[in-house]
Amino acid sequence: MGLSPDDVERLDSIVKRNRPLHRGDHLFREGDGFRFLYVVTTGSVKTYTPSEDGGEQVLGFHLPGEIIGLDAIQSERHCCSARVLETSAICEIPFDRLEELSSFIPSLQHQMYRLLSREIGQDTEMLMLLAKKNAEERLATFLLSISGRLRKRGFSATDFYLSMSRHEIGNYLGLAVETVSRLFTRFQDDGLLHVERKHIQLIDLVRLEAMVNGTVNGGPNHRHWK
Amino acid sequence: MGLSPDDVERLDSIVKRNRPLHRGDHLFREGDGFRFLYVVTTGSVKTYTPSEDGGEQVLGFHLPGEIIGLDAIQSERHCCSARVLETSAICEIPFDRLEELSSFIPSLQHQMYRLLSREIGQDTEMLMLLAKKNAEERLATFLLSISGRLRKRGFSATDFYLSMSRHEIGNYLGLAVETVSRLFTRFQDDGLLHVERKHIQLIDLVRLEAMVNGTVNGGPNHRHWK
DNA sequence: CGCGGAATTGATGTGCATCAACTCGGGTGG
DNA sequence: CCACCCGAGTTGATGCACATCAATTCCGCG
Repeated sequence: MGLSPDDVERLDSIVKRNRPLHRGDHLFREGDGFRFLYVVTTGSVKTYTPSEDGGEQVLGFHLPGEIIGLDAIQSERHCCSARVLETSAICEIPFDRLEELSSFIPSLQHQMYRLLSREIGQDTEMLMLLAKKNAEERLATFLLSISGRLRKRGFSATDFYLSMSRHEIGNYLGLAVETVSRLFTRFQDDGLLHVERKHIQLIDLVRLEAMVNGTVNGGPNHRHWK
Repeated sequence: MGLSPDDVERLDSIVKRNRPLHRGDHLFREGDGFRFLYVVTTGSVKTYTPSEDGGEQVLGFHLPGEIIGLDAIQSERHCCSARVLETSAICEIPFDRLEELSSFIPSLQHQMYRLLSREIGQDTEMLMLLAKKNAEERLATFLLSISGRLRKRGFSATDFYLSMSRHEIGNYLGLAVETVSRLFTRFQDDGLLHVERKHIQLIDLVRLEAMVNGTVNGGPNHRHWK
């Protein structure tokens, strides 16, 4: 990423590797003071904002190589909770050290700006999904997102296990559990994928891609503003 | 914001004030190269992602004091378009100069990180709105958001003009124009506000606040996960 | 004065939430 | 090792919030 070997070493020296965490463990909770950014090494994490009555809004799922906590910089306090979905290895990066280091290493500073900016872009994607896509487009988008992120990390893009529950998927996508369940069976019936519990095998990536763009049957769908 | 007078001057020296822009003018379009951040001085701007067939998704409305373009840092290219809604004054800040400056002024770098992080937090708010709120909660949230942002800038929080059309409001909130229109009349009938075309007067802020939290009639609404 | 886009209002349709019943699998304790 | 249980997932029936369609009305502007 444009850092000299020396710089990489300096950056590396402030990163702390922790022992593995297990399903249900919290990285942090809403309201906790902000000191570290976290990077998923292996496993997966979900971030969410809990509400008093036990309900929650799932904000995202984080796979290996992805970073968690950027939203807490401004208030010095975490505004969501993070819980690991399966046995996972997570690195801690003390933000004050990172900030200091980025003053001395312009290319690191640049990377930080890009990282934060990318996060904004991703949120925008999600916003479009929730504002304009129907249930089937949402699930297709979700599956292809997971697929692409796994592929980038060298995992199979077409054969993987979902570490989160149907309930969590539905919550994340703004859908009811039952709708998610029905869509999985429908997608399977249509030959788009094979699903057995948490094990997913994507079969027809092309048609899934077409779905994401809301162009099933080769035309824009009924919503005039698309 | 924690900068010395000297630093403020240095920052000020790279900011360029432009002549006023008029309704319909573009600050930039999707795909344009990224060189500047923009700050609204007076007036208002909307950002949106256009789609081939003339449709669009409105991403946000930007009032005086607010910054535009942070999402373009990562790709060096704007991934949305920005168009002014009314005669507006906009400042340009060359990002490369700002980045350079922030290397020398740690507190400026810190502000930049906070600014980017805040943008992420705001997107998260919007995400919650679209995933979990019903039409009436969405419009109430929108109106209170505008209200609060105007108040922070010294304008009236209860009496203002909306520079955007009902169509744009609906698009932004993920609702049909007709729904927005119906809600305005309903809110007025319920004594929450007075509306006459683009002129809005908020009357019962307390009840509007209650609506935002989904606690109309003093209880959580029907959705079990709230 | 008359045109056209924006806004309102009403009637109708539908996608998905909700409610309810059932199945499945995995973990626990006897 | 099996019986039981309980949460997760599936499937079906029903309802409703909001989109869509359609018809006016209401300005702003030439």
